[in-house]
Amino acid sequence: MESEELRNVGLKVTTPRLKILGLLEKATARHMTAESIYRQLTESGEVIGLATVYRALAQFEAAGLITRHHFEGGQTVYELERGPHHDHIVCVRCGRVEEFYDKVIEDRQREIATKLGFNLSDHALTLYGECSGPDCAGKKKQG
Amino acid sequence: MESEELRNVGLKVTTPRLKILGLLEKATARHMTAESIYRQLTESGEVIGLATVYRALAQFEAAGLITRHHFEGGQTVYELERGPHHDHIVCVRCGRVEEFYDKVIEDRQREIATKLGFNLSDHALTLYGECSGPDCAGKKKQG
DNA sequence: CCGATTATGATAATTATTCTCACGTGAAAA
DNA sequence: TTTTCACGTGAGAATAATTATCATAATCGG
Repeated sequence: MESEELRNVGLKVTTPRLKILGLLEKATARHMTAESIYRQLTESGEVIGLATVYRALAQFEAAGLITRHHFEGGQTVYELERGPHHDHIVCVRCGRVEEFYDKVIEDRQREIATKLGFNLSDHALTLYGECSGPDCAGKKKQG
Repeated sequence: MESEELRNVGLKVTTPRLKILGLLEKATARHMTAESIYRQLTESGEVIGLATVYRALAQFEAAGLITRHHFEGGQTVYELERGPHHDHIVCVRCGRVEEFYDKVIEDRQREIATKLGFNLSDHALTLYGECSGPDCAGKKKQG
């Protein structure tokens, strides 16, 4: 359960935290902004402060429960850290986000870092392009 | 000359634009923020508005003269688009930025995009780690 | 050199995020 | 259970980065 997750990382189990984690858990929204989380909760009747959302997200990230991404031309988005690591490809036209994992690239990154004298701790790889999804062609960035 | 560059991309040749381009041209500052450009120009006696710096940078980027990067935990930085494409590795301790190019990764990205049905137009790859530079060990993020 | 167009500097406005603070709540201990 | 109190919370102020506004000024084709 979500309460477990919170306890495991040393965070008190509170209503706002559970609500936010619960929202991120719904597969319907793999990548959400602080704003959209706040909006969805508020619209479904919850009373929560935007600051609380930001606070919780920062804590979740520090605890490794979620990951933060900053895609071009958009706000910062958060996603649950579930399953294996992956990178993203974003459609510059409709905003759709797909995930992928490529071992060749991952290995290569480590080699490069080593060669340059860095101890690799993280990386951010995002591809941008136009997708061929059925809803894409005319669609705008999202609202 | 810099005036040429501006004319070539259809921008009027103005003093602020020349100054900014000139600053970026100096190899001493491969990656600069809008703020640092503004500060350096102001400190060397120029009279320029911060808004003008942002405007010029946006235009230069649109024209392909410069590239914009948004590294974790820092402001947006700009660099001259000179020479071949490259990606970055950033030291999370001292903020030093190194550049690298890896054909294997580049090729792989294109293949991945194609496989996922995207027409790749751009990508952002940044590695993060701790460097072993002589000035690093104790140094802080930069001031 | 002139005038229409575009750029500029100063500053107000916006946007995203963080801080402040009085009050509320979770959970360890009694 | 109740108590206790460190920690969490909501509301709104504060900050930081960036963008818009607007009156003035500079560019450049004719």
